[in-house]
Amino acid sequence: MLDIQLLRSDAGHVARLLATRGYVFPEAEFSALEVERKRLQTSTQEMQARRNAASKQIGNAKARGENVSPLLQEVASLGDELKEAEARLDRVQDALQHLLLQIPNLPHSGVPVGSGEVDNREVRRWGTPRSFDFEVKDHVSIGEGLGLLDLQAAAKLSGSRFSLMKGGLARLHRALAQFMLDIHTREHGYEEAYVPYLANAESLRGTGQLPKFKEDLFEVPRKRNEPETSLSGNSEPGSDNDNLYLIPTGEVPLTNIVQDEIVGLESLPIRLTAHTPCFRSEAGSYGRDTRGIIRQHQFEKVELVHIVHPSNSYDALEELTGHAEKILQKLGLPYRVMLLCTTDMGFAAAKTYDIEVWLPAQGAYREISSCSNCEAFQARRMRARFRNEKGKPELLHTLNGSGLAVGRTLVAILENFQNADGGVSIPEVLQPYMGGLRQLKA
RNA sequence: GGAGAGAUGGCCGAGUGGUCGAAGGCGCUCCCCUGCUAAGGGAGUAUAGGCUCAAAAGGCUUAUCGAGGGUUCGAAUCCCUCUCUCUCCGCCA
Repeated sequence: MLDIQLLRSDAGHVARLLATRGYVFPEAEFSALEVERKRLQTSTQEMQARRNAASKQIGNAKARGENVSPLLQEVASLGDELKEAEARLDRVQDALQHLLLQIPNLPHSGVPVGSGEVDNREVRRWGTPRSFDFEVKDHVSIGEGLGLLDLQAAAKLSGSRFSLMKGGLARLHRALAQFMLDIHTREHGYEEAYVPYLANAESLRGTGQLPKFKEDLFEVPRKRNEPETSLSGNSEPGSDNDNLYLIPTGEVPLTNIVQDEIVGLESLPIRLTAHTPCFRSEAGSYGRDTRGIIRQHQFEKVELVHIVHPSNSYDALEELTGHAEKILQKLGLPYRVMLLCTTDMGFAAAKTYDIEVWLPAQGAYREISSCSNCEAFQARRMRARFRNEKGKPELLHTLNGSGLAVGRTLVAILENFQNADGGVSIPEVLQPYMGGLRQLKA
């Protein structure tokens, strides 16, 4: 969420910045609502002040044993009028809030202005893609060839975009998550967390998935033992249901830990990591990556979250990105780091680095991690603050990144370390997690 | 699933219709005293808004005592609904 003060004082500037992201800020609607809000708020509060003063008088008069009926008459008419004014103000505030929740974050000044993927800027590259003296297979052929990947069975169980792995492949998948967690906790100073995989609407709103990207989430209805009172008045437009949502990323629970908190300066920075499943309905990407396990409804990720003092957040972004890169380096997987342009960034991000791993079968670098500084955008939504040097509450900055997406890392290993005989070599750092196994063989 | 108790400021905790944004304590900040330390004395210390002001300071004002609704001129306090926490029983990985 953007600072409403900024919108009030400099809507034009904000609109121009948002335009670079391809977002059209409804300036006219906003200012109309603001005018209305100001009018209603002033008059409503004036009425409230009058009522409060009168009530105080009545109290005093009663204490002195005086007759209060003339005073009562004075305020008698105020009630209904006030109630209606309050209701109208509420509606306008809700509309403003709704509008505000739809607006993406402002891009940081260092972010290249662009109109799509082609305008992302390569920042650096690590490793050299291996040259093969045999025809490379993609991860599906490799996995199925080994008899360890069964997408048909997954489709039977659940549908498309699910996967079933067995034997050494399933173990390699598990090994990867363990390896990543160990590196981040032992070498990068993260605290490991175990978190809920279902989150409420408030949390999803905090990190920015709701209300705008509801269709990308799996919503889990709560069983209610209420009879057929579906017309109960609590379904007003502004209010949220109490359904739960399968988390689309570990960012949601990890970041929302500071929701509605004022943390002490001494506890910063907070660095958390967790291995979680992620669930995405992938609405709107029906044609993309239909083959294989690149894009799934369910996948595993090791998430990195930093919660920091605003003055450090861009240093933290560099560090966090470096932590994710370290995993690829240790695994020996070639990658490049891309600075995303304005239109390619996620809703909540002010600046994002994507890490893309080399996939030989595609002959391309593919996203395996996305590291973002959200500045105060999420913190404002979830009222996450710290007590600053002067003892005043101030919004935190939040960052998140994948360190890494486990399924895609598995794909990269299969493809980059495949052998002519159809087997796959296991990276040295993972061998201890595989009981010393050095290869997956048919 | 059954029975009961509770939710108040950074923390603990008092408060059953008016002068309560809220006693008291802890913590924290500033000041004083004490030739060190310890102790002591005083003052201050919630959050989010609105209006005013060129801005800062200040002033005026609104809301907030788990959440939402209701009663009332007036609600932390009374009523209703919900959420969460704790205790006991049952069930369960």
